Amino acid sequence: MATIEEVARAAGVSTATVSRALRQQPGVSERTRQRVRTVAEEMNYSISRSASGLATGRTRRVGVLVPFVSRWFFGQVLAGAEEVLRSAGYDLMLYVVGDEEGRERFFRELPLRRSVDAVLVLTLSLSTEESDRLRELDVPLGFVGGRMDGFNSVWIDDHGGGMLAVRHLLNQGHTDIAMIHGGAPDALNLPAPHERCTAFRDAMAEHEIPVRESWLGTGDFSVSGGRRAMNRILADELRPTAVFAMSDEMAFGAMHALRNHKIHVPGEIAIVGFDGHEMSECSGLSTVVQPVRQEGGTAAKLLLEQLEQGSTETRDVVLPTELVVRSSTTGDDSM
Amino acid sequence: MATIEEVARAAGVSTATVSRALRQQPGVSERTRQRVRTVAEEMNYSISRSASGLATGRTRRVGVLVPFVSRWFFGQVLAGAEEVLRSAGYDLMLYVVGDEEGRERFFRELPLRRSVDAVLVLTLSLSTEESDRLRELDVPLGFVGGRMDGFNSVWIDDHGGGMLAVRHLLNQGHTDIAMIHGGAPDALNLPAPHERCTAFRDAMAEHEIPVRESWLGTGDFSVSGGRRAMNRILADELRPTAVFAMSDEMAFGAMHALRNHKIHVPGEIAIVGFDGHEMSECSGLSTVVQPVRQEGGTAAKLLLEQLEQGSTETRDVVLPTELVVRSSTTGDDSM
DNA sequence: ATGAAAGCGCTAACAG
DNA sequence: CTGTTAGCGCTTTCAT
Repeated sequence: MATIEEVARAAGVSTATVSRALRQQPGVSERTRQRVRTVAEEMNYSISRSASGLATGRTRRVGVLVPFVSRWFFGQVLAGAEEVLRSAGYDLMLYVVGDEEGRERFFRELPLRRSVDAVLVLTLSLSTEESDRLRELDVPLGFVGGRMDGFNSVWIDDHGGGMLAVRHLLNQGHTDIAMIHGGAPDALNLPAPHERCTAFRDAMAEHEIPVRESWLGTGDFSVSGGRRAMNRILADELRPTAVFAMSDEMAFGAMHALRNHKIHVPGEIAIVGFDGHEMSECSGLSTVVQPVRQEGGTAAKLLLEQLEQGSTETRDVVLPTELVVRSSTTGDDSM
Repeated sequence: MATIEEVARAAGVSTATVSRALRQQPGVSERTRQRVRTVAEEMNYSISRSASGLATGRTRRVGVLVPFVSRWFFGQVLAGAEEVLRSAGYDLMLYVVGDEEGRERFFRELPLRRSVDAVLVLTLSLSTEESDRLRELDVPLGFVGGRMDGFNSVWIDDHGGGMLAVRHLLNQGHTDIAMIHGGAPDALNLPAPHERCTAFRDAMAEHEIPVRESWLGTGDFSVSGGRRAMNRILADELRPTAVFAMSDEMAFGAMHALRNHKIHVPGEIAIVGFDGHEMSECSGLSTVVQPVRQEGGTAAKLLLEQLEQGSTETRDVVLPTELVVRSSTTGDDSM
């Protein structure tokens, strides 16, 4: 593999000139630049990022932290971020820290130390120690899924989105509304889901409708969890007429449970989800759509801007949500 | 950020000793090793991978190529690979090359050249030029989704799996069987899907049942594509009594189409998918399960083995599939 | 506009 | 067992 020195020799110039020419830096005549480029191309030269990184201190890589890659939501956010980073010429180092062990190890060893120019944290709730540890890295930081001091933050109005969903049910005349939430707030949980819960209670309070505790279920943000939660709710002596699921995947699970019980949606029970999962459309699920890919992309952009400007100033962006009404709450299409 | 030299000075030894001590190399007394470790820890030292990489030529990083991250299947395979790589102490550089533009750019610039120790290609069908380009990298190569010369390859018996599915339908007495395939073979398509098609024809031939061309639909491997394909098939003058979808996601789409048409599954039309998608269980979809995460994990392992041994010998592994029968073909659970 | 030379932080002989 | 030293391939003054 050709080195810069070989290219320099072949082109009859110094390594400094090659370096300048290839990086579009000023101070090289157009003729020389062309020649260097041609020679480099012919020799199939490619820069050693290690050497370049060592010399400059910049790596042109950004580290991306995600709890999972195997769930729809995270895959989408990651895809959005990846696209932006890639087209800016940055490489992406992926760290999946969903399990406690991997997470602990990651923050202990911090394998990305000195090997990324910036870090992007995707919908992963960090403890104070963890976020401090990242701040110590002294590189631009980005965060998706909430507000975070010292991080360029991108999030959606979860409370507003939740209100949208619940008010929609209320407007349909429902008063007996169940809720399927993600689960007990733990290290993985973000403010976001919690906001959606609060929205539920607030919207209910707005209409002075009491919340029935046995209609609140934990769905673990998974399809099967949603199904279990729905079954548990159905086991109550009273049956709700509507359900607000805090993620579409849980809503899908709930819908399956209802189908098993031969309960008609929306006739007997209406259901609304949250996310805008690709399958919500053909499932006929009403849902609060959030711009998932854009959340990742925007965070990446903020990071890049900070990187270019070398500033320490972080920015916050709130992205919009939108209620999409389908047959699971109105029944007026043919589903 | 502390350098090795500062650590050396603080510990009262040479940089060489620090280097040896920290990398568990022989030739350092236990006392010294301990002291160095303590000092390094106190100073919050962490190695510069750039410097280390430059000196050794090894990066402890592996590049992973995927067409998408935002689809279930790819997310799973990636997750499997990531886990293995991480626990072996390798960092993962992610390259998403699903779109033609990004792909073209990737293979032209080969950003991972000189910055990874190995490359893993996940279910991405490579042209001859593309795979040659990777071979030129002269690092261990891995491939998931088919056999590939010069690559450690991991795949499943797609033909056998397809036979499993179709024979299952035939054994239920079906003769009027439709098929929803991924689409025209293009750059993204792998041998795998094609094998499943062949299996369909072979199984039908086995029973001397002619294939009705208007019952073959293109579903683009997506949920909505599966729905469209099913609708097109239903537009035929004759209606099949069973459908073989080459992915679960397309099967989901097809099931939704059937529901819209008020066609009972499996009573009027039975359906079997392929993959073992997490949602197949609660959808009651019969499917050919493949060990998705394991495919990624196994490929990563093969790669690591080759890396450790420094050998040039690649290995092939075929992973098993299994037919899981649910209500979409038998109707004997309560779905 | 171009080149010479001094690092960047680490590892790997080679000595001792 | 430990230290000295010469790079690894690039970038960046500082000269010319």
